[in-house]
Amino acid sequence: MNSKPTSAKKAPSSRPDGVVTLEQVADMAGVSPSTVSRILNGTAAVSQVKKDAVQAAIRELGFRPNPVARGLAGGRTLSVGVVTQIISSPFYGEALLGIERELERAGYVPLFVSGNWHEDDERKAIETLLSRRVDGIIVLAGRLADEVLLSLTEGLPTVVVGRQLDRPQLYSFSFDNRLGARLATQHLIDQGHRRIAFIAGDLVHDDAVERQNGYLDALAAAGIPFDANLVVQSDFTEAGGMLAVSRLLERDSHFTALFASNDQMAIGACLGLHRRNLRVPDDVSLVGFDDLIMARYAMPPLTTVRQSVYEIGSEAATAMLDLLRGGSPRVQLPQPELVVRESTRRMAR
Amino acid sequence: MNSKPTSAKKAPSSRPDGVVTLEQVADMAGVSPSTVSRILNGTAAVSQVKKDAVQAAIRELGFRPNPVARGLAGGRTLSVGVVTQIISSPFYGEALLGIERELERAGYVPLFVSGNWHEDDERKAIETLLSRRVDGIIVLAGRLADEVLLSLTEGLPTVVVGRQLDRPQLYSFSFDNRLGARLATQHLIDQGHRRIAFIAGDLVHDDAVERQNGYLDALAAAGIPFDANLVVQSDFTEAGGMLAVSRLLERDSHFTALFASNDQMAIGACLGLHRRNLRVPDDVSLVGFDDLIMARYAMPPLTTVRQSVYEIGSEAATAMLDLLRGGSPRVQLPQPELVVRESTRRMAR
DNA sequence: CGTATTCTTGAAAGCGCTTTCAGCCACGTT
DNA sequence: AACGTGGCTGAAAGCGCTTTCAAGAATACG
Repeated sequence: MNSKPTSAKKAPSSRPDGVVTLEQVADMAGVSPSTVSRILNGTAAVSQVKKDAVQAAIRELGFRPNPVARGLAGGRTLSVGVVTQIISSPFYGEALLGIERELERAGYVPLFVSGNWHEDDERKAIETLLSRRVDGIIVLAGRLADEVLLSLTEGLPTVVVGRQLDRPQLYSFSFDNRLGARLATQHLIDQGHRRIAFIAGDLVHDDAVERQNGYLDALAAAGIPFDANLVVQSDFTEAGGMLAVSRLLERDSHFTALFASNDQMAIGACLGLHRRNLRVPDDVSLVGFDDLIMARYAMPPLTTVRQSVYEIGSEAATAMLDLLRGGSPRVQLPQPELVVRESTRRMAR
Repeated sequence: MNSKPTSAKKAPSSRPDGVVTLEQVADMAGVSPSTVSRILNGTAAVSQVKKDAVQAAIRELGFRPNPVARGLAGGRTLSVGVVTQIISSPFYGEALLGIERELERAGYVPLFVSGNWHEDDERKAIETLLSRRVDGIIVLAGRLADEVLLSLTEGLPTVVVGRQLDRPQLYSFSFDNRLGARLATQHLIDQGHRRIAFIAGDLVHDDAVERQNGYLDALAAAGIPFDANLVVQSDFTEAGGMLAVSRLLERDSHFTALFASNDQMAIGACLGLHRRNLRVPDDVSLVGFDDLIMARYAMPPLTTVRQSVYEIGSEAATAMLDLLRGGSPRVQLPQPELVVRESTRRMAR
């Protein structure tokens, strides 16, 4: 009624497929596409009158900006890549949830890709993300060499969880695995155990190494000599934990307690012990690490070290958002905490 | 050496950011961008000579097509949206893995979004996917009303798992939950149990309803009268399973066996029973459903109904790819199968 | 009241790729 | 020898949005 159309050269009115474009909004509001874009992105001052008109048009038309076009034009895709090892693992699942929730609040979408614990897959995964022009990448552990990881993600905002790296636009943080493992082992020692077996994770991971260090720390602090016979390496899975127990038992190493580097291996170990007629905690005290939901519902409920995986995920996402905004992230992860349940007990004697 | 550049009007040579574009490839190969595109997509016949030249240029330059631009221009984004309930659940994790693996082989990337068991979130999730212009959507169960789901995904290739819907460009399939549940219950009956409690899942889901039907079927077939006191409804989580047991026990319903609609609830139930000093399987035989990894490592290892969640995921992805290619999918899911482990035993008497 | 600034705003040029639309050429036909 | 064919190929027009660039409007200053 008020804006007389000077030239009706093209009225994109409604497209056959019913998709509403920014141009239509501009038309309806009687402004130029540039103005609509500016309002959408807040990239420049726009008079209140037009702002209102545009907002109204947007609402009326049910307009939703096309992220694909946005990505092409602006170079931003509002998506961030997340490299996990196995998306199906209960551990990663929790973290992904934290990431998803946090990113969503800022309008970003996560792109999950699996590295499958395999260096090649992991590289490919990152390349996929790059070609998809993600705005940033979050890497959860992984076994890619530091240099490779750094060069691959060069120039891209990157958050790395589980190892310490340094580079502009890169933020890394880790949970205090060493302290956590120390706590776990300490608990066993406090219960009177001296022969404490340890199932290490895949030592390619800093996490695994640090947990082993924590185990060693506690032993040393208590003056218990290290016995290589009590340590086996495994792969962080239930099956691996079960296997590890077999190997331990074959060695005849007479342990009264067992600390597994993560809950999944602890659960597997528990079954392994059961198979050999060893009861938890009567014959062997067992401690895990992570405090996944499964720990709470294990039989017996598993004593473990709590690390809020969900929180690790959400913190990683927060850090990424900070990076994206040009700020410098600073995450504060909760300290490790021992959760005593029923898989450990004072040593019978 | 052979192709003399007629006009050197613009040589995009190397961009500052090192990104290689299709145009550069065309330049180097001495052909037009159209030709490169055609070779990339196989959309038209191209002489072998040029094909080779282009392939060489692509390799030399390390060119990777930009999916964002592709999406804008061609309307295809090579991404398919996946609506799950909770990405962190062990159940969905498996399915997502199957989906991811399968899609990857075809160059597609999955976009996972969570519905959080919430109708609104689920709608929003789908809208997010739509605005991201995914080429198709896979919906895993969900509580969105059929009509809403249908209208939301109208015109888009859609695969729905866990309910039966009909529409062009839509394919749906379900696992035979009813038969699975019948098998589980039957097993208990075969073991001499007559008072078999049942923990139903969230009855909003067809899956949950069907499993309940299977339970009822088996009872009826064995001539065991249905006792409402033996049935409680829960939510498919461990905590829910534990709670369900409490309620069952409060009712004083004297059951000797318990069939939980999924493994997670079974695990929770197991702990609940333990808390009341009821042993599995000595006092109560327990059967789950799904055969998640956790079932194998539960204590005692859980008798359950195998449904290959991974396979459900990969089949869903395959169906989607079929749809995308314009074909009509036809998935063949394995039949449910009872996996007898150690949580059930013949009734003592 | 004229000129220098600062604000708003629209036109237009892409972002990197796909896809008509013709044009060109080598054949095969009467 | 004239005229269709069909096969390849390049030019050019977008896809929907962002972002210069510069012009016009509004405000400031002397």
